Amino acid sequence: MRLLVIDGNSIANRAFYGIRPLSNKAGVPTHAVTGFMNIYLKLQKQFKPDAAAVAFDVRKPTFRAKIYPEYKANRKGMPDELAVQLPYIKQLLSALGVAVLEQEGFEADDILGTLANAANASANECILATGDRDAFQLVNEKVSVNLAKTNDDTVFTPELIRETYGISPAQMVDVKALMGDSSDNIPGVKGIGEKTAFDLIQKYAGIDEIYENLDSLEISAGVKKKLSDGREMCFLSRELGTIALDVPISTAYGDYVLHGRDDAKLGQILNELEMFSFLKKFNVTAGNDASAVLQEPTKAAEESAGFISLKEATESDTDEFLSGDEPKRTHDLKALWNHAFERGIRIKNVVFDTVLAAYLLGLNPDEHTPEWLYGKLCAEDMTELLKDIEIPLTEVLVSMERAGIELDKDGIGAFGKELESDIDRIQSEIYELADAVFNISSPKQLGEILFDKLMLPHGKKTKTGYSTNADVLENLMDKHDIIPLIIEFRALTKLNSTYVAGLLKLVGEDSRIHTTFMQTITRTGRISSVEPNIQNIPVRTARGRQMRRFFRAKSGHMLVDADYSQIELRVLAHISGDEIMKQAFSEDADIHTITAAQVFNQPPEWITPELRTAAKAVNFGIVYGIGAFSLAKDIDVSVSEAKSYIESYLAKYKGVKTYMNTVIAGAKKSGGVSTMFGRKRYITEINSTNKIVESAGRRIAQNTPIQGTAADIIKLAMIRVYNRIREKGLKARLILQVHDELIVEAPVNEMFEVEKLLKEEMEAAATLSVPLLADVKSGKTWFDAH
DNA sequence: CCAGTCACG
DNA sequence: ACGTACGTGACTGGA
Repeated sequence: MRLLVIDGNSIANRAFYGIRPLSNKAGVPTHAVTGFMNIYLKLQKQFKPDAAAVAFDVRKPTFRAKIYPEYKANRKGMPDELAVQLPYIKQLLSALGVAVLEQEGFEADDILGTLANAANASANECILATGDRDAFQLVNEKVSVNLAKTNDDTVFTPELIRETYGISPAQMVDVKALMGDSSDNIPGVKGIGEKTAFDLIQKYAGIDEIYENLDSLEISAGVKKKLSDGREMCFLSRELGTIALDVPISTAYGDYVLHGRDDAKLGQILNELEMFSFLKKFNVTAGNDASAVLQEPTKAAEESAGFISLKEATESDTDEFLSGDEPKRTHDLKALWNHAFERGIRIKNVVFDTVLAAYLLGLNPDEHTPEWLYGKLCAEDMTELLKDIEIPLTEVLVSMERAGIELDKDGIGAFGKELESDIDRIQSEIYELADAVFNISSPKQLGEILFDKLMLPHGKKTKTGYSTNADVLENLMDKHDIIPLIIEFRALTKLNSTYVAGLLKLVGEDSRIHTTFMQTITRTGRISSVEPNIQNIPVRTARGRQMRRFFRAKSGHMLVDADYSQIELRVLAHISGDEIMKQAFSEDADIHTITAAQVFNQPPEWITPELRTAAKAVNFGIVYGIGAFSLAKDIDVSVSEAKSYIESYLAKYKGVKTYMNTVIAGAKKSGGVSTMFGRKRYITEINSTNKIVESAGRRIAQNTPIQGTAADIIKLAMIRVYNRIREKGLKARLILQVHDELIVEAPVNEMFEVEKLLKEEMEAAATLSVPLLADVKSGKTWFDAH
């Protein structure tokens, strides 16, 4: 029999912090429940257990606190938002027929241990699911651990633990005894960290062996002293870290066989929590849920009264309705527009779309009723964003997709042939130099050749072996003649497989490429592009840039290309109100030169190209939420130099500094940030107690208003350009968008008019405290027009 | 299906 | 001591 035992607290905790906050109409938070159920279903699917149990901690002192009062003393209690969800999780599990186990004086871990132990010397098998690596000590031939993430199926067996950590499962607790565990306040041996702890256990097997032979061990005097001083704490820590195997619960697996499901109860809870997608998944009907009806009408519900009476537009509607003036709501506007284009009609007066609204709210469109979405959208003040930007944009995107862009199939084919012959040649040279035939495209095999066979100095390692990325290779440039060849091999095979072969696969009967623009993917409000991704066609290297010669205007037409100049920095100047930066843009000065002048304290005319390049990197870094380490790596200066650049940048651009502090403080307070046009991004990371996660949150908070406002502006520009082309009855068509760049295919005789129109509409799309500037150029191909 | 890598703004 | 800039998508190798 196979028993699945879940550490309920650990998984609930992961679910709580792992997904963005959700709540039902009544304001009950539901994301921990949602995440927990997702993980539970995934575990069911993965392991197909015969029996299951979920263990929870009891909030009372455990036996560990009795022997060491400081145990877990540094733990803050669980947040209320999580605590209120636990009863729902337990009820749902009961309704699903899963046993819920709690035992005073013990932790969930100990229940896992007890049930795992019961598998030994039986024909049974036990799968433990927890977020906590402590459970590794329980692993053996009968017991395995799954770290229970929705997207990670790794099963920790004794072999895998040995492979990963170089020690046996049973030795894990001795490592902990040495290094301690700050999250549980287990002291360990003062001064011994993870690395030393693993080294010692790998070498000497366990702490008993270490202390028995302490005097004769071949280790440094310092470590020896630390061990000797920490002896008592070490053995205490082992006791604290050892999971109990004797919790007084039933260890008969038969008692945990999944029993029948209580559909009525399941339906009632899921309905109350408004977890409608699970109702569907469990195939439970919502039934007549009295609690939902009896709920007090919320503000959102009142506001949406008018909304509910709106007529729904679907593909089966008549053309007269879709193109009529009546206000209507849709459930997937993009699909409806595709339908409309097929039928040659235009949809008029769409006032709401569930998919777009859910995107703006950061919600899954399948999980929420439209009424609620509408109320929430009002509450979050994003109805204008929906009505003025996202809804009108959908028509533009569908029109662009259907227009597509012509691809020169023969040209690209010939280019591919050249690449292939160069690749063949370089491949042979690499084999020659390596004195081996291997798959150069395999990072694993390449790593073995470079670092084991050729003995080149290796840098960082990845989980799976040596890192062989561009950075690493760049640093090895002078160490071996094979390196430049590998770099070139990578560049050429990338071009050939992703761009030549990849694009040829997608050319239509009409000799054109029709990308799909995704309107509801990115967290910042940008559009993305798939099949193919038209937004990452090479441009930065000379040879890659040749690809753009194959994207061409059809016969008798030209491509008119316009891109915003420095839109993100202009947005930053505007929203930060920084006087120096605003002045630079008002004078149409070169912003990187001005920045260099500021940072390096020299007049602009003295700025060398090198200094300008460094300043440009700092400008980028500021937009991304800079760190000295990364900047140093980027421009190849010392970390302390990079740090001084950033400091002097913020000292000169005082407004930017103030803005960055303000936006972070605001994000911490409200849990998110907004763009100029009210687009919001929720940032759960920002209040994390984990420093690394929190700093990631800070960077997101710094970057999103800038990237997102720029995205809003170009979306407005697209709508303006599209409408103006229509109104003028031009044959020209907007066909591509690459974040800050728009491309129109225009008949030759419309070229000048379109150039003028593009520039005007892009520059007038938003009014900032600095000018918006677009550079326009036309050509037969994308290469020539850009 | 994931990790590694690399293309773009 | 850690881990290292924001946002994307496609391809390859290897489990």
